Amino acid sequence: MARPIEFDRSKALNKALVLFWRKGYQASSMADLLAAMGIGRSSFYAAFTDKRGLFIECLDLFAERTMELLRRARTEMPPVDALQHFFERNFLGAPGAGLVRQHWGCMLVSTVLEMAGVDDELAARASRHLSDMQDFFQACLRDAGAAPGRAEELAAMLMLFNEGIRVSSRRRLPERQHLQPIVTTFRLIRDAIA
Amino acid sequence: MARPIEFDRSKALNKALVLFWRKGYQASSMADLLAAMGIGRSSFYAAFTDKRGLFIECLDLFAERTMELLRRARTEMPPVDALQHFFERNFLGAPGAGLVRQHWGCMLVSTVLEMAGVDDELAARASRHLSDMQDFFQACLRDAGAAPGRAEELAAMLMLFNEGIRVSSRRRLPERQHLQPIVTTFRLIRDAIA
DNA sequence: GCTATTATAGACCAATCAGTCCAAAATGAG
DNA sequence: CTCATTTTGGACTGATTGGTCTATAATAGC
Repeated sequence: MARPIEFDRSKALNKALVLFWRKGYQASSMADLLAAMGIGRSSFYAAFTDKRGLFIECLDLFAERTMELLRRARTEMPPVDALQHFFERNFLGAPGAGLVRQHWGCMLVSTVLEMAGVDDELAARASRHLSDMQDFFQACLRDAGAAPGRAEELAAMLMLFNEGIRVSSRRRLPERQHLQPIVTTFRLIRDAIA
Repeated sequence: MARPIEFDRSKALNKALVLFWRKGYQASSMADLLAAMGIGRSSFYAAFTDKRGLFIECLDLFAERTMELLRRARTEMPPVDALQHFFERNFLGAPGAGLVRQHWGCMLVSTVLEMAGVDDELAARASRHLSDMQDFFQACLRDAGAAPGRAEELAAMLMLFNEGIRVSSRRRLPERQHLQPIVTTFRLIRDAIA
């Protein structure tokens, strides 16, 4: 056989994920991606289908890791605490599931926003992942004792909130401006359930 | 003098605003813009500096109209009603200030999201407009009797919602999924103030 | 109707985009 | 060391980007 030491595909995928997460699909040029992944053009097209295919892989990977983060939090603390923990971590840059969350918000959200009307298939895929997350929110709220209807509307509100975070995290605001609305919102939610 | 009948600049500006609003800055190519505005390239560069300059004009115009919408609602109804009215209108497509709001969310929000890290000057400009809006939210909440600290944190929460709406409005969800979280949120806000 | 003036349409340009291809480099087998 | 095999860098392509420029068309003054 020839060169057995090819580049680490999953590591390169991770690098690409981070770039897409930070800059979005359109603003991440192939040149940027290759530089970030540390590989050449030929290697790229040997390992992945194309830019769009790579993006889909990253999108699904991000969704899977996010759900894993939620599931884990759910097993470690009471349901509403788990949700609040999840949201706060989105800002604090704590590591989770091998993924360091920084001030970039949710990649699914940014994809919906960027690709709707440009590549509707990608937007729909991200939107589906978001719906999965919302279902999880709803289940947590029901576990916390909310009535079914109440859990549904609070989950919808939380998703709107999640969507806002992506935007907010891109504004250069003092840390307090980011965290405070989360605390406020969860205080209101707890009051609404109790 | 020569041809006195040049094209209607402000009408063309409006057309451009709508396109930028719907598709964002990067996805609106010059060809798209010219077609939407109904003018040729030369006319464009005679009337505007360039694509970026046009975008800045549209951005500021959008912010001004949005603030006008808020101010008018504030004079016509109680402060919290005015805020809720503003948010609900963002989805229902009612006309306001010569501007028909459709399911596109807030252009300031999408600009922050799209341009942060790509053109930080544009992102910062949009972010400043958003801060103005947030100040207005806060003033309304204080008028409604909220304590200063409470008004501040609820305004921050509302802004996060405003940011989320842009995303939500781009997902193909049933109308109810859009409106319900707004109603829910305002019920919580009214409870928190009372 | 003629001319000076000005807005316009569209050819054109350099830069950049994602994606292809080939020659060269690197390796394991013998 | 040599050769077959495969990855690799980077030149190249065609399409598209925003922006410029020129030749034409349209008008007002006379």
